[in-house]
Amino acid sequence: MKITAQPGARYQALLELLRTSEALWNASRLFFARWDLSPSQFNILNLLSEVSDGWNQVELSRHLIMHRSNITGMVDRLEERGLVRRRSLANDRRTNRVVITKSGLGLVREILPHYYTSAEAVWAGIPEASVTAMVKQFTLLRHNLEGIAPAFASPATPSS
Amino acid sequence: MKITAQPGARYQALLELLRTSEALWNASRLFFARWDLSPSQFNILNLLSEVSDGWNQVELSRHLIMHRSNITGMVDRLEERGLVRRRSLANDRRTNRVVITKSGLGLVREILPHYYTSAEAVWAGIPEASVTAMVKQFTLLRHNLEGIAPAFASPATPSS
DNA sequence: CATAAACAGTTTACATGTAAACAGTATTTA
DNA sequence: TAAATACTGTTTACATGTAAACTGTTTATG
Repeated sequence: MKITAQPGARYQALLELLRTSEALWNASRLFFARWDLSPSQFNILNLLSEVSDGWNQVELSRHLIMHRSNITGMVDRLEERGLVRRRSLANDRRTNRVVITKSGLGLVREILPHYYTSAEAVWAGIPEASVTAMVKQFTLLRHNLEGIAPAFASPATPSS
Repeated sequence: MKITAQPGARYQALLELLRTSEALWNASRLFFARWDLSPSQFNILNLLSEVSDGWNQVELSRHLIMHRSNITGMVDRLEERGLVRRRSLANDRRTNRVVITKSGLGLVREILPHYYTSAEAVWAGIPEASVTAMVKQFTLLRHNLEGIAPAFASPATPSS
C-alpha cells in the first residue's frame, strides 16, 4: 500500500528500540526463571532490599510504575513464598509496610552478582562513550514523549 | 545494602532502555486509543494492510513475536468489529487466511499519517547520525542477548 | 495403505497489565 | 463535632502475555 507520510529511518528506529527492549525483557525472564522469579517479582525484591523499613504498596507502585491494584497479587505471591512480609502499622490501619524477609534478602544477594555480570555482557562491543550518549538520548526521547502524550508518556505514577 | 559486583553505567543504561521503551509503549497506547485500538491491534492491522492476501495465524504470530494462542483472541475481537476477516482455504482445512477488510484498511490509512508524524516528533533534537548509531547499537545488543540467552533473547518465533 | 510425525488453531490455566468501583480509614474543613 | 474529601488496599472486569495440552488435519515414512 502507499503511505502518505514518509516513514523514514526515525520511525524504523522506534521499532528497533521496542524490539530491543522486548528481547532484553525476554532474556531477563529466562535469566530469573533459574530462581523461579519473574522480572517483575525480582524488581520488587530488589527495591525492598535497598531499604531498611520496606515500602507501603502505593510507594511500591510508584517505584515500579505499576498500578496499585497489581501490587496486591504480586505481594500475595511473594508473601506465600516467604520472600516478603506485610507488616501492619498501629497508627494507620489503612496501610501496611511490605518488607523483605531474610529469605528474600538472601535470594536477592545470591542473584545480584550474576545479574550485573550479565548486564555488562549485553553491552559487549559498545564503547563507554556510546553508552553514555545513548542514555542521554533516551532521556531526550522520554522528554519528547511527555510533550506528545503528557498523561501517559512519562513514567510517572499511574493514578486512580 | 552492599552489592558484590559493581552495577556501573551499563547496568543503569539497560534500565534506561527499558524505561524508554515503556514510555514509548504507553504513549502509543494513548495515541491509538483515539481510534479505540490497542497498539497490538494496530500492529496486526498494519501488517495485514501491507499484503494482498493476508497471513495465516502462525505467520501473524511470527511477525508480531507473539504466541499462536494469543492471535486467536485478538483476531476474534478485530473480526467482531469488521476490521479483519478469516477466510478458509479449500486445500488445507487446518488453516485460514486472516485478511483486512475495506473498513480495516480505511482505518489504517486514516491513522498512518498521524502515526508517522508523531514518530518523527519523538526524535526531535536528535541528529540523523545519532539515530543511525543507535540502531546499529540496538542490533549489537540483540546479538549479544542471543549469545547470553539463545532460546529467548532473539525476537524469533515463540514456538511450541 | 497405515502409522507416526508435523502442523494450525483453540482451549485452558495462570501471571501481569489497565481501569474503574468499592470499603475502610484518616484528614480536612465548615 | 459532623460532613466532605482524600488516601490505601482490594476486588472486579477485561486485554494481553507465557506455556502446555488438546483436536483436527496434513504430510512423511515404513
